[in-house]
Amino acid sequence: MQYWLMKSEPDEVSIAHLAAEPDRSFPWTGVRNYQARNFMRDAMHVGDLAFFYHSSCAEPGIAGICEICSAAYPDPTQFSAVDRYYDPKSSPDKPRWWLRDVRFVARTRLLGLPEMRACSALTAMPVLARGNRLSITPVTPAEWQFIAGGLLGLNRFRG
DNA sequence: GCCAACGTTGGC
DNA sequence: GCCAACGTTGGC
Repeated sequence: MQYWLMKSEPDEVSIAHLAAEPDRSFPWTGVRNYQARNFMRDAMHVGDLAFFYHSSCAEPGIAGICEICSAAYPDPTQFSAVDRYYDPKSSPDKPRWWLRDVRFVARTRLLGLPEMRACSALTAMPVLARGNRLSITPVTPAEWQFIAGGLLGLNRFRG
């Protein structure tokens, strides 16, 4: 069991989309960064929890929680020539890009970047590092508890 | 829309 | 295997 932070542009997939279909599995398509791929392919487990982070939007920050709900499998968008995430160097017998499905767990209040930056307990989080672009990053148990149980006040994550 | 930071590509 | 050029990310 590990914790994660996963960035999504809410114009494409937001926590509201997940909340609208709480029983649906959403494939986390479009990751084209090897480090983020390796996290999904090799390090995640079914049942892991992730902060759902809204990026490239008016108010970037944590907007909810989702759960990893599938094993790793090849991202189908890499094989489709008409898809924006098409990768001509990939092939079905040797896929480059792997993903997981996630499903809705909870919406939270928007925990914005400035508030996160103000917390000394969170200074090591990659999402707060200058110039960080990695869309999937690990979250330590202490960070998870501080945010989920503390800042967001979710009882089930109180320590 | 700007632009700094970063990852990837490809020529050599 | 170096590294300049390029494309992308993402906060502001």
